[in-house]
Amino acid sequence: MKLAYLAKIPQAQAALRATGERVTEPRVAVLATLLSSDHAMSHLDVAAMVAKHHTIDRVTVYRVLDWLVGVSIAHRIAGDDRVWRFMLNPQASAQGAGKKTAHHAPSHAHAHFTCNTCGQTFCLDKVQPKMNVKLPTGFRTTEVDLKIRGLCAECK
Amino acid sequence: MKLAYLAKIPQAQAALRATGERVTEPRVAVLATLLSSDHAMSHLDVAAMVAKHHTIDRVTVYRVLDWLVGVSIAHRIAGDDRVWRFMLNPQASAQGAGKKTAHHAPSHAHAHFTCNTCGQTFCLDKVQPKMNVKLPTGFRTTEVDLKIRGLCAECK
DNA sequence: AACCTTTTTGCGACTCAATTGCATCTACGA
DNA sequence: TCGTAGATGCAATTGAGTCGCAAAAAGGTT
Ligand SMILES: [Mn+2]
Ligand SMILES: [Mn+2]
Ligand SMILES: [Zn+2]
Ligand SMILES: [Zn+2]
Repeated sequence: MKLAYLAKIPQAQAALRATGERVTEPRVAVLATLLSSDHAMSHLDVAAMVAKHHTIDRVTVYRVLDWLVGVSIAHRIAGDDRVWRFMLNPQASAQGAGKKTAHHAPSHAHAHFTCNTCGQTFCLDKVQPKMNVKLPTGFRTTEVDLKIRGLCAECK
Repeated sequence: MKLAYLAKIPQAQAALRATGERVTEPRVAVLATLLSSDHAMSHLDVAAMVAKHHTIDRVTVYRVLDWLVGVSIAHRIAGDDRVWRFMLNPQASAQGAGKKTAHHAPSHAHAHFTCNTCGQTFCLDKVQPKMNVKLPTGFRTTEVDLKIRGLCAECK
């Protein structure tokens, strides 16, 4: 919880400018929101936060979120409640974020933790799922997702 | 693909009787369907298969599927398309399947593989995600989910 | 600064998996 | 055979996410 939306706006603008793509109010607002959170946020979470300072359509929030994933600034995490949650990629603010990639960021190889009690989802950037899994013959891996459920530090 | 729905009906009935719960036509039909599949099936997959032999409401199929998860005969797998897929637990036919558990079957500790091309989801019962993951202080694990995406043997 | 072209946004309608409420039916123990 | 807890059918509803299109920027150019 590093609640500091307003303070994150300049950083958001800089990161967006670095992509070479258009810097718009909805993009700044959504990115600043993600920058202010230490855990993954659903579309609804983001929209609610953004609504405190702007009037932005929910469809636009959906599209901005998808766009942020496309330009490798954020990644999306599937929840057990059929809701996507979004979080910044590890070094999103520092690096210039490469061009659009098909899916996840290439550097996105960390685990996710969801607390059974508070429902919050975190990225465990330290936990590299170095799976030396033996797949059946003929199977080829392109991506690995590790999801851990349990109790977070707050809720234990 | 071991397509043999009718042949699985006695086995389904036996497994259901073993739970001590009520043995109904929808339950037999849905379980026989799952028994006849080597890969995870969506609600729609199951309903379509069942419809060839019975007239069962789609809501009932939803409820039976949930019930099968509850009594630890099957487990559900979240897809990237926001659709649940269901598959029998490893030894569902042999064991007497314990009482209702809160979530996944306790013995459910295997990985899932989804093919990017054909979309089929398989359970990799051989792949035990023996994660020696280091969680942040205070975090406690209750469940680990490993999802692998790639190309299956058929599609490669 | 006015202009042009390309994106992006707002809004309404829509999709579709899954859920809910409720009346009716049924599996199965007594 | 009966009684009843539990299961089913049906219609309505929820809710995340998507689509089409016209109006509104963003940002480069003159
Ligand atoms: Mn992550
Ligand atoms: Mn499985
Ligand atoms: Zn928690
Ligand atoms: Zn395949």
